[in-house]
Amino acid sequence: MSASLPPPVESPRARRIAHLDMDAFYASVELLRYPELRGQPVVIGGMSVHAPVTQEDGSRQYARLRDYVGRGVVTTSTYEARALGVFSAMGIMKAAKLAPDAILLPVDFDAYRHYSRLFKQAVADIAPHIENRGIDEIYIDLSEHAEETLALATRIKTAVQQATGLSCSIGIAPNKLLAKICSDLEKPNGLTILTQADIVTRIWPLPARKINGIGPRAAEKLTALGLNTIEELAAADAAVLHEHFGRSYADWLGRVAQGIDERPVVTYSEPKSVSRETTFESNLHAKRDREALSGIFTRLCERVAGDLQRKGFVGRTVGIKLRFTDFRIVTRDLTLPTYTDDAVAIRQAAGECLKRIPLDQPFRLLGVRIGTLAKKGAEPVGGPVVMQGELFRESADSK
DNA sequence: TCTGGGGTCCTAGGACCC
DNA sequence: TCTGGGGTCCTAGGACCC
Repeated sequence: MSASLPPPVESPRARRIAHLDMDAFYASVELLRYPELRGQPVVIGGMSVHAPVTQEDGSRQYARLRDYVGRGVVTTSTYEARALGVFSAMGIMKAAKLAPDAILLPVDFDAYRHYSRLFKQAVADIAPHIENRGIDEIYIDLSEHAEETLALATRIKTAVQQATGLSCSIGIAPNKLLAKICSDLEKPNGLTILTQADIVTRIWPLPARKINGIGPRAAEKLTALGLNTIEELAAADAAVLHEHFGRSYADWLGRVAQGIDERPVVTYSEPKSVSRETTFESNLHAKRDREALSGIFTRLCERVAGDLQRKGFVGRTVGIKLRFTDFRIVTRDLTLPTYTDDAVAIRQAAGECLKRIPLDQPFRLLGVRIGTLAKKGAEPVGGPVVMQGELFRESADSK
């Protein structure tokens, strides 16, 4: 039995949403800097990778994947490296087995942020209704533009190319869900326009995992239920989905399988939390490595405080995160009576959190986070304030 | 194959309040 | 007394995304 599509959702006015995704962004930025690497398998990532060394004759000496020792993952890779099976998030040691001769470059976030600003500005000059989705992708609401879709999208792609020297892929559809899926359909340098009528032919044959929000866990459960494609998900028994995924997520699965998504393009949102974390070169133990850990811990708190100050925010909920050698993650947090952006106060609170974790095993990662943020100088007042063991409310709303 | 770092959102239980 | 119904806040964990 095959799924059937409900009548097109009547909306006040059909929307026209674009998803723009830069092609192999970090790797492509590196190729601007090292053009002689074009056409070669190149991998960006690693924890302790050295930048290329320029020889006296002007040639450059690059690190190779096979020479890498230690922890670290592939952050991204060129399409030539992907052809060898090397993808984002893969351990470098594994990548080195697949492509030992591939060139390895360190990540340079400052450079990527620079090009990120350039491409976003180039788009904004044409279509300003933009939602940021990280450093290398955006949604654009084109609904208010009169220009015909293909011409407008082509103009945006050209502007990005001229501003950065980089290519991107654009998907345009009636909503964010479909635009995101379709920007990936013709990558790299793709331009895909999709209407409601194309859902059955172009979206339904795809694996359910292609839906933004269906991750490895949900995909695995779906596979176990015999649901592999989006079409199979659309045809699935609602009660079965209910049973395995809970009401809220099951309902969402049902809607996205039909291509339904009413989320707006959100042009601004306040940060909710700020965090810094680090994976150690080798595992550390609370007792044996007390000195080293204390220094790392304090520096993480200082960086969190610095980030807050730079952004002009203060926060109330300080948290820490540990990753043990078996990859088990433990978190603890503590909500303070007042907002802060002070490294010493954060370090103090984080220290209290750390005391609540049994530290009898070595661990590989330590992180510090602060949440419940507010703009500095505009902190909400009237929250509960703990004073001498008693609870007072500053806004006296006694009845 | 020993697997980064920075985020968001959701769930769920318990405390506490009215 | 053995039984309420909200509502919010705090904490811990987990899925997911780029």
